[in-house]
Amino acid sequence: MTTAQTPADWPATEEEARAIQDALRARVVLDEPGPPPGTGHVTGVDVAYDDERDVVAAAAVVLDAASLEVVAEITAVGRISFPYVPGLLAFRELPTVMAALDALPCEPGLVVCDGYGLAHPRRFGLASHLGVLTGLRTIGVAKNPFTFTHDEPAPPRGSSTPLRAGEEEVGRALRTRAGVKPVFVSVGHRVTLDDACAHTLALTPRFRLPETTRRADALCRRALQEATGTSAQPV
DNA sequence: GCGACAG
DNA sequence: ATCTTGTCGC
Repeated sequence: MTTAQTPADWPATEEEARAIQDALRARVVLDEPGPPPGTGHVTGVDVAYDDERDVVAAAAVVLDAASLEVVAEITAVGRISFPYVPGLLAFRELPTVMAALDALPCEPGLVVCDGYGLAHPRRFGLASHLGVLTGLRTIGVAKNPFTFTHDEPAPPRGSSTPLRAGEEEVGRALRTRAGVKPVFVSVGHRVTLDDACAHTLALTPRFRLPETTRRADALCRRALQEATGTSAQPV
């Protein structure tokens, strides 16, 4: 476990946060071809909160993309750096997530985030933001469509429909299990939408959510319990 | 102006 | 995200 450090220039207001998004958005790299799904490492990141104690715990779990076996995992705890505001999730989650990624003993490969990338009101969601700040390849896989619209994908696993903001396609509603509610995939940094969907399917052989986010979710909850339930407290 | 709204 | 028991099903 490591301790998260909130950047000194972290925004204190929503206005500052939006200005930062507008400034960083231009650095996103779209449509970069990458290694095929099932190759190298795939890393899941997630965060759990205890608003009462002002504690946040993040986890990063590296999987072998072919076997989906855990290669490495790490956690980081810190203090909550921003309130939850729809559209500004990155400012709440990234400091601790980046502390965890920094402490990883190996290359994370593709990073799978719990939330959105391009499918964001300002086209700069959590996954895009993490990608620009780290240079890593990232995608976002969310459980809800946020404010976007989409048609229901056909029942079979692998079916998808565009996630739309007006006429613009910002992501895809992708069915990872036959007849089950789809997940909402969008591009973060240095990945194409087709690859983002292919990677998501490769990570969901059995459950609706990617193995990466399932592993990271379980781990950060455990870390929060240990940081909160016992005597341990972040500085 | 009011509600909705990733996690 | 989080508050929360048992229960149905693979």
